[in-house]
Amino acid sequence: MKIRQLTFRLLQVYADVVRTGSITATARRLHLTQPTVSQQLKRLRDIVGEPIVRQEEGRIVPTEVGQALYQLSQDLLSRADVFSQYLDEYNSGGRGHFSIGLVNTAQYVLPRLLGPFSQANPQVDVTVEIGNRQQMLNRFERHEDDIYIFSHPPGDEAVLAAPFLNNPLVVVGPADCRWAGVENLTMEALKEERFLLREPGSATRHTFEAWLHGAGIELRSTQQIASNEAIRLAVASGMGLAVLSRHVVADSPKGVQELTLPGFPLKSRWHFVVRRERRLPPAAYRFLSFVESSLTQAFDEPEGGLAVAGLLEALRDAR
Amino acid sequence: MKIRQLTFRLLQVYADVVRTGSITATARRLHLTQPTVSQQLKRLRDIVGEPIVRQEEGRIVPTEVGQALYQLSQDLLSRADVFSQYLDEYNSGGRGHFSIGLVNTAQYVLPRLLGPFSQANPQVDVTVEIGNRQQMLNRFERHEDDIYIFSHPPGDEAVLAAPFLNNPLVVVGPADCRWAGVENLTMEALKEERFLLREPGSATRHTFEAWLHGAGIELRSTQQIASNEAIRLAVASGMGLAVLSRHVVADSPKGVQELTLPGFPLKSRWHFVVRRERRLPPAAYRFLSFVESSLTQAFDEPEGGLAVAGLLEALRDAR
DNA sequence: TACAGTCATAGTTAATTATCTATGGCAGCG
DNA sequence: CGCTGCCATAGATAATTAACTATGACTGTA
Repeated sequence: MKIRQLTFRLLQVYADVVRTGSITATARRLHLTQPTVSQQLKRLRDIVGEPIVRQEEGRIVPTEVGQALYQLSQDLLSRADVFSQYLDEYNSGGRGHFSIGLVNTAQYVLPRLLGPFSQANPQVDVTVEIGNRQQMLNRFERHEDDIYIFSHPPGDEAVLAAPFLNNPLVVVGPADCRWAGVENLTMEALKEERFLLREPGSATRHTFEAWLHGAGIELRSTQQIASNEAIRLAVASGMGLAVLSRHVVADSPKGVQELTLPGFPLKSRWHFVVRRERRLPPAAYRFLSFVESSLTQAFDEPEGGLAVAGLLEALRDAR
Repeated sequence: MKIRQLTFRLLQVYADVVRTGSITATARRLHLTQPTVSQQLKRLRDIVGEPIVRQEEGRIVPTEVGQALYQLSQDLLSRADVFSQYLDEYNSGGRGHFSIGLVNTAQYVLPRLLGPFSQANPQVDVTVEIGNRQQMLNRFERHEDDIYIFSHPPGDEAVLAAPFLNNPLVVVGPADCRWAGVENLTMEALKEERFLLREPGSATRHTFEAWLHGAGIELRSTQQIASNEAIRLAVASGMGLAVLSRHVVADSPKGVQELTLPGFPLKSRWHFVVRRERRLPPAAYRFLSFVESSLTQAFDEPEGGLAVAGLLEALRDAR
């Protein structure tokens, strides 16, 4: 069999001829002329190297080889069709894969977006990469993920960023904190306390330090701890105070409490970040659409939804 | 996906590119130039409507869609390959189907040929049609079978016939026949007996009657019975005498015996009969070859094998 | 017998495909 | 920096394919 010349078109035509038992009928159905179909059959026969149909009582019936070829055709065509459907699903974003890179703190908010999305799109498989800010910046540089969530988007030219959620940073102390409920509490008053901080480069730390700098305050004692969760536990056990995303505290408030003081919560926001030139996998696009339309309900932040809508539009244009 | 333009060639090339991870390598392996392969990929991408590969660290790697396409390619190509193997087997005659039409009496000899053949070729499936001479002639006229076995081949121009086995016709009587052992027994002496005959048109009957005619003998009493087996039983029960193929008697001699008399056994032969212009299914051809080479052993009739060899040659030329 | 329907073949044309050569961009390496 | 290797693009060409129209052969049926 000269398989190189075999076309799906030929198989389509052939399958229809076998089904209808008539060349003329097939020609009509496929909007071709009768000789065209005849010739296609002939070509297919040449490819197979064997007669595939014969005329019997006015009908076209497949030979033994033709029978096998018909089954093959059905099989191949239906498999190609499955692929075609897969393609459609893929393009609609209803199926496929994308990866999203998160800065540590954001893992407290992503599940609330990703959970419902995955529920609604079970065929989409999402890789979530988590790391500290520096690690995420590296991944971003290497184009390793489709979407990133940053608190402070990298200043890259090629970046599209849309804030979608407030990320208020609050001061937390242990449950039995002596500062709790103190009137007119200020950071100035707390500067002798030991503060537990994430590593340098962490957005939370950076924001806090920038604020301290602006306020002209210098902390006396700090300790570096690598994860938000570890910090929370350390605070709970009385090792010191910390500035954390309120989402972290809200998520597992056990043993810690938020301290109220002027200037806090520090304002910061989560951003979706994508590369402008990158053609997003449809599934990733669908995720952003999904988030955009569910933001209001999920977080009560209408303006976030709007920014994401803008991002979507910019991406749509880039295609 | 523009499936109409999809070619197996494209899939072959694509699969190889994915395997090697290099366009140049594929070009070398398939004896093409690098731009040719590049262009094939491009065309495939256009057909799919989606990027299927990207360059990553100097290697060509499939995109997500490309992965799926690669699997599809493997799948389709291997299925086509299975079909191709089937074709080869079919052409060798080792697989497939053919039908053979027999005159009743021949069913006593066919199993000895067909049995070993089927054993040796389990993938070949054979339809055996059995009928009296007239029915077989009708089937022959309508081209309903691939091979026929006749005692007297139809006189058709388009016929190829090869005798392959003697079919001696003998006179049989019951086990306690009073003529058994009689010296110088002749048909003349038997003409008052009742003879049990097959229907007119039966080759056995026809041969016998022609011989009677030549000998100027007229039987006094005949009775028509539709099957050889029924005749044998009737003879055994003393209803009369009969002329039967010795094969019939040899096969189940219970209750009957052959009578020896001059001129007998009448000489007749089984012939394979095929239509000259008909392209024989390879399996049928293989069957004839098989028979040809096993005839000597099976029946001790070398000259039959030779005639079949001639038939095979004529068929081989007709292809 | 004439007619209608079906298929095959021949001949034609436009489009598409399969290839090639030539060339240019880009990345990695000595 | 200048190679070398790899890929993409452009341009050219021969071959193949997909179609069509016209026509003839065959087969039932009115």
